[in-house]
This record gives sequence, C-alpha cells and structure tokens, in this order.
Amino acid sequence: MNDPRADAAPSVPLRERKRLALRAEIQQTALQMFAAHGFDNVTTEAIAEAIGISPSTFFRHVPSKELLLLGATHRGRAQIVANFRARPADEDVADSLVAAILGRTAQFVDDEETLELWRRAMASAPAEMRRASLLNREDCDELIEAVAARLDDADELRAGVLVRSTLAAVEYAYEWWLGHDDADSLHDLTRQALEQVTRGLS
Amino acid sequence: MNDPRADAAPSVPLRERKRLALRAEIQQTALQMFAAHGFDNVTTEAIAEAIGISPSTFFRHVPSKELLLLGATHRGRAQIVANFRARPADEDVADSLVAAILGRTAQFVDDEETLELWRRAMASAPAEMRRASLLNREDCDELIEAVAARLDDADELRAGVLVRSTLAAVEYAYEWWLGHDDADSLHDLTRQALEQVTRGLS
DNA sequence: ACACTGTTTGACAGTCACTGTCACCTGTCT
DNA sequence: AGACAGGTGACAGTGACTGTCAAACAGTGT
Repeated sequence: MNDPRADAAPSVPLRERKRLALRAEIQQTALQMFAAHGFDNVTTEAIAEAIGISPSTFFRHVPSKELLLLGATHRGRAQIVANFRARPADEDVADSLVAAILGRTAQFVDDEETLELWRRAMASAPAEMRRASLLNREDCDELIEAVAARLDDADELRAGVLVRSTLAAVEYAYEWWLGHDDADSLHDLTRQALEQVTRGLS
Repeated sequence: MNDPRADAAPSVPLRERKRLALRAEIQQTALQMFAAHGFDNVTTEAIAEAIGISPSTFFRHVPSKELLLLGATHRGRAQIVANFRARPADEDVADSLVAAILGRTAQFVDDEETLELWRRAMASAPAEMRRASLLNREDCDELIEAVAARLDDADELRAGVLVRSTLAAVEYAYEWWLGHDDADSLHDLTRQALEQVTRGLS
C-alpha cells in the first residue's frame, strides 16, 4: 500500500492517466510536426504513425485536426464564462467582463518552447484558420446570455455587441502578441486592447 | 448589325455571360437546397446533378461548398475597404470606419425571398460556420493596414483593435437581424451596434 | 461554309479528413 | 480466475476537393 507510485495512481484510475498521456502526446507531436512541415503537409495518418497508433485511435482521441491547432486557444473557454458568473452582480457589466477575461489571460502561460512551436504552426495554417478565437460559438453564446441576464433592459443586442466586440479586441491582442516577438506581455496587450474598447474606440 | 440581342451581347463576350449565369444558378440552386434539406444533407454532387453539370464542372465554378453559403456575406468585402479609403484624410478614423461600413450595409438588400432562403440555410449550417463574417482574413488585414496608415502614432495595435471590434459589433448586428424576423432594419441595427461600440461599451 | 485556336466540359482516378463497424485485447473489479 | 467495460487496430465507406485528359464548343479569321 505504500508503493511510491501509489500517491498518484489510486485517485486517478490509471486507465485515464494513459488516456490523458496519449492525448497530450498527440497534441505535442502534432504541434511539432505542424511547426516543422506546415499544417497542410502533415496528414492525420502521419501523426498517428509517428506516435505509433492507428488512424482509428487517433480520431478516437482527437475531434479534428483543426482543433489540434486551435484547441490550445480554446482551452479554458468555459473558464471565462465561469469567471464572469462569479463576479458580483452589482458590478458594472463591462467591468465584470474585462475582469473575467483578464482572469483568464493572467494564467495563460505555456512554456516558451511550446509557444514558439505554436507560433510557427499557426503561421503555416491556411488563412481562414489563422484567427485565434478564445471562445467557440457555443461558449460565446453562453457568455452573451450571461451578460444579457445582468443587463436589466431587455435589449439583448447590447449584450451581444458588448461580448463580441470585446472578445474581438482581446483576440486581436492575442494575435498581435503571437506575431511580435518583441511585444509586451499578453497581459499588458490585452489590458491595452480592453481599455481602448471599453473607453470607446478612437 | 441591328439585331435586338446585339445591345447586350457585344460588350459582354457571351461566353462570360454563360459563365456568370451558371455561377448564379449554382448559387441559387445550392441555397434552395441548403434551405430545404440542411447544409450537411446536401452534397456537392447533388447540387451538380440538380443543375445538370458534372461534379468537375461544379468545382470549376465554385471554390468551396462553404463559400456557397458564406459568399453572400463576403460579397462586396472589398467595398468596405474602398469606402474607407475614399473618406477624407482629416476625418476622425473611427467615423470614417463607421461611414465605410454603413455605406456598405445601406445597399445590402437582397430580395426577401433570397434572404429567407439564406436564413434557413444558415440555421442548418454547422455551428462553426454560422458566424457571419463581413470580411475574410485578407480583406480584414488590408483594412487594418489602411486604418493604421491614418493613425499617426506608430501603434498598430490600436488600428487592429478598432477594426476588429467594430466589425465584430456589426457582424453581431447582422446575425441578430438574420435571427429575428421582427427586428429593425439591418441598417438601424448596424447603426445601433456601431454607436454602442464607438461610444464605449457599457 | 471552313478550319484554327483557346476555353470549357465530363469522365476518371486519386487524396485526405473523418465515420462506423467489428472482432479482439486489456485493465479493473470481484 | 473470471466477467465485463473500455480501448484498439483493420477495414470499408463517405464526401469535399484536386489533377489529368480527351472530346465538345465558342469566337475569330478566311
């Protein structure tokens, strides 16, 4: 019972550890291959083979090739929504939204190496895919709904415009950061973008 | 020489008229089929067959099935950029941008029937595709560049945030309009969204 | 009416992302 | 050890594209 490995093992059913490890390996390997050879030049079959699994298994763990690239950005999507919901109800809505987003970007720090891989992989991706989106359609709609609930007036248009334009600003800051080695930190850039957008564009 | 058909024929080389007509037919037929059976349930082959052309010919005229749905929104993309460039250089940049967009949406009026088809087609499309984007990646970048050129300070981040969040607001208004039969006109909704975003979100 | 030339077309074969099925393993629990 | 859920590879299939090729066709000059 006091097997040194027992600390990690018993809580996490071991089978799940394997699954998680495999998923991480797919993600990592795919990113490396994308960065090295370009997104379009890497087939899902090649990734599977590099890891030593069958194509069927590959797709059992990965919803799509695209998400292998974009998934990094989407990760923690739900967290922004949760952050927003956790804000005090009497706070200004825009402020809550800003806080929810900054709460997420604050902890968004992959290691340098992974980041560099992702940057190169992203650069090789087809144009339509190159837009870094923090939230997918569903999560975004959920956030809009949450915001609308806090806006007393029945005008949902305002909620949507608020969320979508705010997210757009943040996403641009994100892309900017990816494209500029010398740029400020993600957090600072995000703050700048948010300030501009909430203060009124000019 | 005074053949009645000669009025239309000589300027447009006739061969091109056929091409244009075919393209329009594909677009129209596809939209009808999407609306009737759902985007995913209509294969490119089926569209080709409905029109009476081969699958090869279909793809010779259409870059992708997706663009058959989204192309309508993208049409006139370049116009927004052109509109912006045509604004006086001493005008406030945000105002120029607003004017450029409103100049486009003002004339954006397909006939009721086509619009209804598109609405239904859009509703049946997979979630990731459902976002109405006025500009594709390239056009958007071009607009950002144009805006940056007008912003004296070297800070391009501001230009990007301005463009992207403004467009996001407009796109939301557009989607809102598509989803609500009873809504105000596109033009009014767009104006509202733009006002909110330029005045500062709140 | 005639060939000459460049475009357009359909048939066909191929690639690639993804899905479904099915028989076989392999941890896990008893 | 034995049962059983969950994971796995082989395989066949679908659907959006892409490339190639020979035949049909429009536009031009004679």
